[in-house]
Amino acid sequence: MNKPDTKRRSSGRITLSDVAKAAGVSPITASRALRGERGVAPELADRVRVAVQQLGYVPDPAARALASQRSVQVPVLVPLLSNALFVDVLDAVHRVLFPLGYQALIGVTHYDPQEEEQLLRTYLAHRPAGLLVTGFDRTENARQMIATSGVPCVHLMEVTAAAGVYCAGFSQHDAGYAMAEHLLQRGYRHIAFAAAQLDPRTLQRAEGYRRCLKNAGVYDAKLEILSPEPSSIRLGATLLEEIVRTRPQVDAIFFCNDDLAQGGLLAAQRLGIAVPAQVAIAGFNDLAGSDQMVPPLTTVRTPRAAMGEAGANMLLALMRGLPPENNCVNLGFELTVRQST
Amino acid sequence: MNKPDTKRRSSGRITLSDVAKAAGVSPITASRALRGERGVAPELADRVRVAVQQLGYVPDPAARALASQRSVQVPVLVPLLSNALFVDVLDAVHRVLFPLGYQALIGVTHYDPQEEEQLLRTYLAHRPAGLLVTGFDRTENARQMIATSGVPCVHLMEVTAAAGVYCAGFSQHDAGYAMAEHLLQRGYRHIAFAAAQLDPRTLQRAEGYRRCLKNAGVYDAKLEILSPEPSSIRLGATLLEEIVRTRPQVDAIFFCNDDLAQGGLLAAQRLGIAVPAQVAIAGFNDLAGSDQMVPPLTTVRTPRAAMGEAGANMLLALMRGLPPENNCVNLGFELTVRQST
DNA sequence: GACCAGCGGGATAGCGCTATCCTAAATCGA
DNA sequence: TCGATTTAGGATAGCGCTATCCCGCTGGTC
Repeated sequence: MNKPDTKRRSSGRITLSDVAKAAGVSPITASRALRGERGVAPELADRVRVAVQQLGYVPDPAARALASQRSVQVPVLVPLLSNALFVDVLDAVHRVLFPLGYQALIGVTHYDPQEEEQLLRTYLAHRPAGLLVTGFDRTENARQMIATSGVPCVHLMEVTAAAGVYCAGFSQHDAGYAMAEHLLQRGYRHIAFAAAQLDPRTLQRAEGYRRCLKNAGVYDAKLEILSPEPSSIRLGATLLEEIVRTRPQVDAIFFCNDDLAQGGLLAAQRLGIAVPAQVAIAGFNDLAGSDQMVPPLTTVRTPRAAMGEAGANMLLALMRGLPPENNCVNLGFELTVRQST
Repeated sequence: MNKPDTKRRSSGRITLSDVAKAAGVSPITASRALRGERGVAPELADRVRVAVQQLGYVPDPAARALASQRSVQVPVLVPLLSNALFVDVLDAVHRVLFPLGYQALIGVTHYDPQEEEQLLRTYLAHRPAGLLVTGFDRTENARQMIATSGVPCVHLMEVTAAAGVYCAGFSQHDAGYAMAEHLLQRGYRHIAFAAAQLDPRTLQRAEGYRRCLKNAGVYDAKLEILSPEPSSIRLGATLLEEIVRTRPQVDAIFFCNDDLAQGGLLAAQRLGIAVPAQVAIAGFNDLAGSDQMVPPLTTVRTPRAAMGEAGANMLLALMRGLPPENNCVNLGFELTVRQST
């Protein structure tokens, strides 16, 4: 009796039982009150709330996850963090989910479906509350794992007409088409497409560009410069140098991402090439700084924060068991014409 | 008997017991084998390994966390994601921790100590394995919570001489001093300091700048332009415009971050101000693109990835109960002189 | 006035894992 | 040779919470 109430592993933590005792109810009632389950008398719920306040009780997520078979974690699988694009999306997701008690987890796939599959395996073992993934391009295994896990999943960055798939994005193809169309309207006829990374979305934009130029009868396959390297300002400079050296007829370059375009713009300046007089330059995404370039960069403004928000909100609905009205939110894009074209 | 072995809540999941049964050992032995605890015969450990493979067993993190009072989560508290600086650090941390089974959690404090305290409260309830925080500037409450939680904690971005504190960073003060010194050596005498955000590290850099100019007898308080707004390329442009308009004597500007400096450089170009002939421009951090600017930007290369890695590795040692040899790793910085000064 | 649906709230029993204790065999020293 | 120590591995009992079952009470129905 010298150690009253000392169990084997008392962590000293304030538990739900403590709260229940203080409120004069059973632990289950306290649990129900805390989770806002219906069927608890308002008076009891109040007593519980007060007790929680007084004791400074914070629920144990691990115990919750174990008992309910569902955690508060939401893995967000993105290809890279070195592209501001995905950071913006991640930030928006986090901003929506965190205040509601959900935990966004970073998952970096490095554009590798195998790696994504491995990540998925790991994350699904955590019994996540939901899942956010980039695009639709993944292994059959991965697709299967998501489906059988029963974890609600929303796809970001792209849209699809497929049924039963949730997504928040925009048409990469149409955005590529729109930019090509703009360049045609400006009178350019030798329009190069310079791309890095060659991920599915870049290829969709390329396809939009291709189709538009073909429709106009000015498509030339030799003007596509595709580099598998990751996108960067430096690579943009390299690509521009290569284009002006090997394809002197080019009068406009459509870079598949703004960092490439910014690098191209700076390289042109170094080489004394007038933009847009000698070569027009267009980018994609409207990343930070594109509006400040000299000349300001024509680009496509993409709804990065909006995709993160819409995706997170859609996932929220799914996690709560309410099917959202739209399977697929198309957030569009905005051709942003500045002085570089 | 029509439902053999059906418990109340069978989740269908493969559990450690299944593995143990398949390996012909007790669950506890399987658990020990899995965690590589000593005291398990190699033969038994092998049988367990095979069973895990065959069954595709993945441990349940929630159950682990509940039983062992320790999760695999490592919250990383950073001020913002919109500054590439912190993304680089976060990326490096994730790269080190993830392969070892740890989960880096994003925590965004928005430079607000109150918000950080709230985040800390939430995250500590998750029984994290470790904790990474930015700098030393936090509420007394927050400090207390970290200390009493017993969770190993490493501070990133700065260094200190204080005992019992773990950190991986560099001297912000000295870096600011070094850049100011460089500008003096180049012969500039009216050196402005343009800063945004005014977080503790910016202020330390400002102090380095101040001390250096005072030592040289050329300090002028009117040449400090401090904006509380968040750092951005656009703000850099605005600051440069303001400086040339209101302080025509300025012959060099030290921007506290590269995005500001890049914006300043572009604004100078728009205004027809020759850099460095009329005004020299220096930045900080050597962010992406600074080497590609026209002219290339003089800056201070900071060890962002190295800080993330070193911090994560130090935390790893602490989490395993091995005190690292050094409390505090000073990773230094590198004055990177280019053509803008 | 007996009967049943509906509801608040409690008792019980785990969720899947590991900390702790404990036993039996193996090793050791004098 | 015998007790003392070490070691491998199992039994047991939770970690803190919630799913599930269950009971008693109300109010309406015929």
